Amino acid sequence: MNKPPTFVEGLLQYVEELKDESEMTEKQRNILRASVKLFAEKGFHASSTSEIAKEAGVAEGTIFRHYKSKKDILLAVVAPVLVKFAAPFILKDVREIFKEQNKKTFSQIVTELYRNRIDLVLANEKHIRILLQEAFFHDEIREALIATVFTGVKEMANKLIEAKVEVGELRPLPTQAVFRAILSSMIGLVLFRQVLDTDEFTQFSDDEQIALTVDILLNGIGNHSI
Amino acid sequence: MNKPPTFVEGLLQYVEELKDESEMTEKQRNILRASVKLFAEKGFHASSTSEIAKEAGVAEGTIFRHYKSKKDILLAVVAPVLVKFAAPFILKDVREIFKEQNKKTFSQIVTELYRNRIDLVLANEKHIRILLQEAFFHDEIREALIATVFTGVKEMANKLIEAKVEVGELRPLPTQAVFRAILSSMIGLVLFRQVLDTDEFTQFSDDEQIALTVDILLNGIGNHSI
DNA sequence: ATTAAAAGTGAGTAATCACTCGCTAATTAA
DNA sequence: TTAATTAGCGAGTGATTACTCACTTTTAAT
Repeated sequence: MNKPPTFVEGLLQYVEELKDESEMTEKQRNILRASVKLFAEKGFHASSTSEIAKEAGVAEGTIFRHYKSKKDILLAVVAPVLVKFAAPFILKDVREIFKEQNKKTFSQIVTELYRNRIDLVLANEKHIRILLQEAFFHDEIREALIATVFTGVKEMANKLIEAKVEVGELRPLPTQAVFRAILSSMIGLVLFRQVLDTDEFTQFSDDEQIALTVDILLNGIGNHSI
Repeated sequence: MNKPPTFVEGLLQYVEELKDESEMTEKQRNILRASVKLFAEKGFHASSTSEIAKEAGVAEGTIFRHYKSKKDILLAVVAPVLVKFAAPFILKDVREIFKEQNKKTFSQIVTELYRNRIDLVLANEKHIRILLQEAFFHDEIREALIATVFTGVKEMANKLIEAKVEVGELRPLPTQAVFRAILSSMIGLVLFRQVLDTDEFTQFSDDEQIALTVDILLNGIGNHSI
């Protein structure tokens, strides 16, 4: 059976053809900007093309000059974020963090990783909102998200974990459980920061929160001084 | 200024009037069942009332006999889950777990809590999907979700944490950071279980995963035996 | 300056949307 | 049994949907 190209494969090809923002017309940029705003606020299906046109200050026909369907706009919005997470030239940040792993302690590496990922989320807040929303419904996007963000990082992380276990810096726990702990802390960090900005949380700076999180990740919340 | 009742207040009143499933007609139950299915699969806005009618084997007019608008169906679907999380008679489970806290170790309490919450998610998977999806868009639902799930549990958790710190079972960390760590681990646990069921993950049973998670939460992943 | 291609327009399209209404069928109260 | 209420129906409502197309304007190449 000759499977059609997966969404991920299609995505990579699609991104190749993706226009750089600089070679877009003013109006096309407006369309994208308006779409991001509306999709993030009300969701993809609740946003109509007429609304997008109005928000962008453009005739409705112009939208379809650049994007052959509404779903195409979604892809144009979502794809860059996906590659920002995954594409080598951005994942380079991560790779670099992991790279000199024998020169750095695990806590240093994780601290850098958290800082880096929080910045990435902050810089792409609305896009990531849209990405997560649509990942709920569209299997394609969810699979792409998992394949890029998740599987990509997992490989590297697992190597790091196993190396650090051998050196004796980490306890010999199942790698998968350690990976999950690292990711959970990161997700919690971002989640609390973004959606639950209560007084208790904002009393600490980002860097303090990260430091606390890494401390707990490594040492736990239990008291062992007895 | 005389503020209108908040969504949460409205919700509680609304739930009072909520029909018990047993006193619904066959057709009404079908409408709800069909709505849950479609909302979970494609999202609220992408599901039309005509689809719901067809899926439920009912005339479209019948839907509006029972629910005065489409959004009303969403509320009828979502509200019960919200109260399952929050309503005293269900939060009782949690309360009970926390209750005999001086007789139990922290790790026992958290283990029970995780087990209990995982079961709740498993038993209401689709509904929770819908709840989370719509929490993205509707401020009302998000606020209700935070107010019930989050704020309710936080009070109890904070007391427990502070008590256990005093006893010397937990390290004297900022309560907020400890709370976040507990919640992050729980979210990670459910998230990995539900959306990332890879081979590596499913090689352990639920209870083993919980045990690992609690171990890491308390003792960290760092090696202190040196 | 000429020409071809690309960008932009907005009225128009069929389909679908949430919802209504006048009706019949079934259930309940008296 | 009768009267009154509720449940169920489905054709019909205007509004809105994503999208098209014949047309004009702008840009770029020769």
